[in-house]
Amino acid sequence: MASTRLTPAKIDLIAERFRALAEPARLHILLALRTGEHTVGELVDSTGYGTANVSKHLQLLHASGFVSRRKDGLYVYYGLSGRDVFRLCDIMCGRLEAESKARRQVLAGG
Amino acid sequence: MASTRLTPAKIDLIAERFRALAEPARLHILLALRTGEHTVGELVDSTGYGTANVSKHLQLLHASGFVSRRKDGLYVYYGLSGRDVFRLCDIMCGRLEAESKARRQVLAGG
DNA sequence: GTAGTATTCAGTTGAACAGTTATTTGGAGT
DNA sequence: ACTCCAAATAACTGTTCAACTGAATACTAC
Repeated sequence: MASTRLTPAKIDLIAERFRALAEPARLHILLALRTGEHTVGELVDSTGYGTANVSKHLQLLHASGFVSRRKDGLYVYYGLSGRDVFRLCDIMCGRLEAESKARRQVLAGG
Repeated sequence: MASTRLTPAKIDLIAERFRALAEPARLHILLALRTGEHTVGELVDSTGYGTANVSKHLQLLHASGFVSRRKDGLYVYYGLSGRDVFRLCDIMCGRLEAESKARRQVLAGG
């Protein structure tokens, strides 16, 4: 039911959202935001990516609705907008574990 | 918890899985597989993509663990390996709806 | 105006997708 | 067995798109 008829247009939007999470750099940034709001500069320091790069990733994540944006004086504070991201990651992690377990079984059996 | 310490290596794997779902063509194929197992040819017919193209997408989905593969004589039958895909899509759909609702509120408020 | 932060712009690089053509694989007919 | 055909995959090509970099441009506080 939750999937209210997946029309082609909606599929495009979903693919677009998945693509937003399909980049290690962006996942790293999201991970860094788990501890709370951070400025671009802080994220640059904690991730090691360049400023322009981080800024652009944050824009994309913001456009996709994954992070919130709050401007305060000189700084711009980005934060997670909801915990869905980690629900998604958890599902993926579960899949990874299931895969590696299955692979181990194959190796043991063969 | 479920996210058993997200190391950089694990993040790369997760990003790779998200990327597998970040393509409308692959989502269409997964959607078509909701009705059960199908051959490459059937999926070509139902999606309208070229044979080689569909085959390649299926390989990627198989490598990412999203579809199962069973060879029977001339044909290769692909099927969904689990319902996780649609749990993921449902979460994304929920986000889309939340976004569009928020957007409508902004429009109404402004 | 100066210093510091974030964004934008232009350019380069590399990856991924689509399409075409070849190769492999399995089955049917003779 | 050999030939022929159809299905799926592999190999190759051109193109498109996104990530990253460094410089230039807003924007804000002092």
